[in-house]
Amino acid sequence: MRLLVLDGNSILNRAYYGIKLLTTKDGQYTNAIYGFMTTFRRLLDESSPDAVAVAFDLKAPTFRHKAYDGYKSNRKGMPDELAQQMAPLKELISSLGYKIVTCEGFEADDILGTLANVCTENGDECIIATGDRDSLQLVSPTVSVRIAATKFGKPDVTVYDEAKIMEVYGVSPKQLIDIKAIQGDTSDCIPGVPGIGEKGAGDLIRRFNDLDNIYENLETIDVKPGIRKKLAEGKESAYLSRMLGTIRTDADIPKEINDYVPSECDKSAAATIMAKLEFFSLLDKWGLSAGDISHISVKETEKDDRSLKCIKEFSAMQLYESLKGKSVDFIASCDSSDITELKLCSGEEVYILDNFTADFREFVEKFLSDSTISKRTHNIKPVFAIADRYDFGCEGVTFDTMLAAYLLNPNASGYKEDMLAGEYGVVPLECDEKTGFEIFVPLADILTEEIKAKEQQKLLVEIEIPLARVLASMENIGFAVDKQGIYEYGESMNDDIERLRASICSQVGYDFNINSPKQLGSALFEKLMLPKGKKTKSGYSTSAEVLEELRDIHPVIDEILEYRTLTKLKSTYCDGLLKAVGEDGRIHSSFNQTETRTGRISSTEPNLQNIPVRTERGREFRKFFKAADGCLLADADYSQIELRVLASIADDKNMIEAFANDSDIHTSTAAKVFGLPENMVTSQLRSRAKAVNFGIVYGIGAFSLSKDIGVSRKEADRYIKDYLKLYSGIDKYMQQVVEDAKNKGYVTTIFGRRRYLPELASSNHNIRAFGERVARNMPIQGTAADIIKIAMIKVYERLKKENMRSRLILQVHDELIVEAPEDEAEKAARLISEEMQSAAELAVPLTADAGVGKTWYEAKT
DNA sequence: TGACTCACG
DNA sequence: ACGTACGTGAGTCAG
Repeated sequence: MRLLVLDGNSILNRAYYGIKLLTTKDGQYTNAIYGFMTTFRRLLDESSPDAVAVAFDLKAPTFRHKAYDGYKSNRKGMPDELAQQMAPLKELISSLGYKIVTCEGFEADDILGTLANVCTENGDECIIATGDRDSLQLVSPTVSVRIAATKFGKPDVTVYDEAKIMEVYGVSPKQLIDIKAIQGDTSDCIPGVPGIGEKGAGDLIRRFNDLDNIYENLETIDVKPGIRKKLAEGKESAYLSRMLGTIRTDADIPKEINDYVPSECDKSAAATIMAKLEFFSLLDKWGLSAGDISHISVKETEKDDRSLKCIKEFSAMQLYESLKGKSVDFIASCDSSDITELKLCSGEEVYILDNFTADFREFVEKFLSDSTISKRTHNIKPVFAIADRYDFGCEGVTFDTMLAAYLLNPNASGYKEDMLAGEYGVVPLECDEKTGFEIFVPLADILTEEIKAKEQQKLLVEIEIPLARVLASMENIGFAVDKQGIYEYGESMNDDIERLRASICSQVGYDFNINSPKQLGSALFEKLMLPKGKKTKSGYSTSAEVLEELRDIHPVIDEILEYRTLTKLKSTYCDGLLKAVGEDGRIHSSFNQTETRTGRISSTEPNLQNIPVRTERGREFRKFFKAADGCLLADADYSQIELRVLASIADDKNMIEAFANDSDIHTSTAAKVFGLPENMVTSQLRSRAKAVNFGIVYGIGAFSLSKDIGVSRKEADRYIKDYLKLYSGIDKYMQQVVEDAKNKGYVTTIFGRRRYLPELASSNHNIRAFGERVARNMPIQGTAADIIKIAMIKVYERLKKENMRSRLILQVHDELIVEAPEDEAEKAARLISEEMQSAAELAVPLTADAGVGKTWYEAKT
C-alpha cells in the first residue's frame, strides 16, 4: 500500500503566500485554496497513492508542550484572508472523497509523524507532503518527504529520501533533530544553544553523531574552547529544544491504512463548490465537468415557481405574428456563416426552429429585424454579424447576459453560460425538455437585477450592446492588405537575417539558436563573459533593456538587437499576417469585447492593435494596409485623451487651463514644473515632463520614473513632488480614488464601468501597491475606453444616417480608421473627428486629428 | 503549458 | 526589507 499524507496547514500556507490574492466577486478569498488544489493534484498524479490523508491543526495556535509556554508564541496568527479559506477547502477535499484528519491536542505535524510511524512499522510506503522542512526527520526507508512550495504561482515539489538528505545535509534524518536542538529555530521558538547557528550545529552533529555523545564527552571532544563553553551553558536548553523539535508519533487517530482509502467523489458537491469558488479551470483536472455543477443547492428559498413547456406544433409565421410586441429570449446556434437553429422562449413557452422548419429563413429575418420584439440572449455579436452579412436588421436587443456579466465583473476569466449560472447561484426552472432556457431565463433575470442595482443599465444598453453591432460589422468588413507586398517584404529580410545570424554566431564562437533566451544568455554571459544585469526566474535576462546597457561593450549586441527586430517583424507580422489574409484579400480580425479589465476592446487572430509604428522600419509595414480599389482610408486619433480625462476627473485647475488654451501639454508641464517660460523648454525637458505625465497616468513610482528618463531616483522623486504640487487637484484625486477604492472594493469610470480590486486588501505590500496603481489608472484608461466606444457607435450610426458608403474598419484604443470611397473620404475624415470630439462632454475639450491616405501609413497624421 | 520577449495604446 | 508604471496578444523555446 502507498499512503500519501498532506500537511494541510503548511501547504495551504505556502499556497497563500505564493499566489497573488484572488477573490470571487462576492469577496471570498480563494488564492490559497486554488494553490492547495493545484499542489494536491500534482501530488496525486506523481505518486498515485492507494490511500490519502489530509492533516490539519485542530485550531491555531495549539501548544505542543504545555510545559513550555513560549512555544510558538511569536508565530503570528493567520491573516483573516487565509483563515476564511480553511472551511471551504476542507469541504472541497471531503467532497472529492479524501479523508481529513485532525486530532485534539496534536498538530498536523504530529499526525504526519504518527502515520509515517505506522507505515514504517507495517512496511507500507508513505509519502509525506508538506511545505515545512521540520518533517524531514520522519524520512525512513519507506517514508519519503515531498517539500511542496508554490513558486510564482506554480506548484513546485522536491522529493527527499534518506539519500537526498545525506546529500543535502550530510546526516541521517534522525540527526536533523539534534542539529535543530543545537541550532534552534526562532520561528518555532526553539531556543537551541545560544551562540551556535546553522553551520556550527551541522558541523558538530556530522562529527560527533548526536547530542548525547556530545554531552557525554563534552570535555574531551575536539572543539574550540568558545564552543565548548557555549555547549556547556546551553545543555538544558539543547535537551529542551530536542524535545520540542521531535515530532510526536502518538496522535490518537485511525492507524489502519485502509481507513484512508478515498471514498467515491461526490461529483455534484465538488463541482458546485468549485463553481462557487469560480475555479472553472480546475473542474476538468479533477474529472468533473460544468454539467456536474448543481444548481439546486444554492438558494432553495428563492426557488422560481415558473416552469417551461416545449411547444412542438406550430407554424413559424403565425408564431412570428404572435410574438410582435412581446419580450422574447432566444438562443441562436450558428455555424461559420449562418444561423442553423433558433430557440425561443416567450413567457413559459419554448419553441425550437431549425433548417427543417418551414419558412425558417423568413422567420429568422422577420423575428430579428422586428424592433417591437424585445430580445435577450447570450453573446449577441455573432447574431449581429449574420444579420449584417445578409443585410437584414437585428433590432430590439435589450439584454445580453455575456456583456452584462462582463460589466458586473470584468475580472472573470470567462463568461460561458454554465459558469455564470454556477457563479450567480441560478436555480433552473422546471422544463419538460432540456433547451437551455431553464438556465438562461433565471440567469438573465438575476443579471438584469444586478445591472440595475449597480446602475449599469445605460452602459449596457447604450454602449456595449450597440458596440457589439459595430464590432460585428468591422469584423465582417476587414482590412484590405497588399498580400504580395507583405510577402516580398518578408522575403527581402531573409538575407539580412541570415547574415546577422552568421555574424553573431561567429563572434560568439559557436552556432546556437539566437531565438532561445537560454542559449543567448549563456552565449553572452558565460562564453563572452559580459556583465550580467537582471536575472529572470530561469536564468539571465536578455531583454532589450538589458542588452541596451551592453551596447558599448561588445559589437555583437547591436547585431543581436537588429536580429531580434528583423525576426520579430518577419515571424509575427509578415508570416503571421499572411496566414490571416482571407480569400477576399482582407484581414478579418476578431474584436473581443469582454477581455480587458479596464473596458478596452482587444483584437485577436490577428491582433491589429499592435502593428508597428514606433520605428520607421516597422512603420513601413503600414504601407501594406490599404484601402480597397477606389477607396481611401480616413484615420483620426484623439490627442492626449487619457490626460484630458485625468484633468477632467481630477478637476485640476491648472491642467484644465492648459488644455483649454490648447497648449502642448508636455511643454506646458515642463515649463511649470521647471519654472521656465514655455519657449525656454528644451526637448529634453519636454520629454522628461512627458514621462512624468505618463507615469502619473500609470500610478507612478519614483524608481520606475528615474529608470525611464535616466535621472537619479532622488531627482525623479523631486519631479513627482513638484508635479503634484503644481497639479494639486491631481494629487488630491489620486489619494481620494485609492481611499474610495479601499472603502468600496472597486473603482469606476465616469460612465459607471467597474473594476473590483481585491488586491487592496492584501497583506502583501507589493500586491497592495499594485492594487493602488490600478485604482489610480483604471478610471482614466477605462473612461477613455468608454469615450471611444461611444465615438465608434456615433460614427457608425452617422455614416448610416447620411447614407454614406464609408465603413469603420478598425479601432486602436485612441484611433479610428474608416475605409471610404474616394469621393467621400474628406467628408468621412471630418465626420469621424467631429463624432470623436463630441462623444463626451468633459471639463476640457476633446480633440481628434484626422488624415486621409491610400494606406494606413499615409493616412496616419 | 508557461516563460520570455516584444509589438501596440 | 522589498520591488518597481497601466492595459493587451503572438511567436518561440523548452520542459
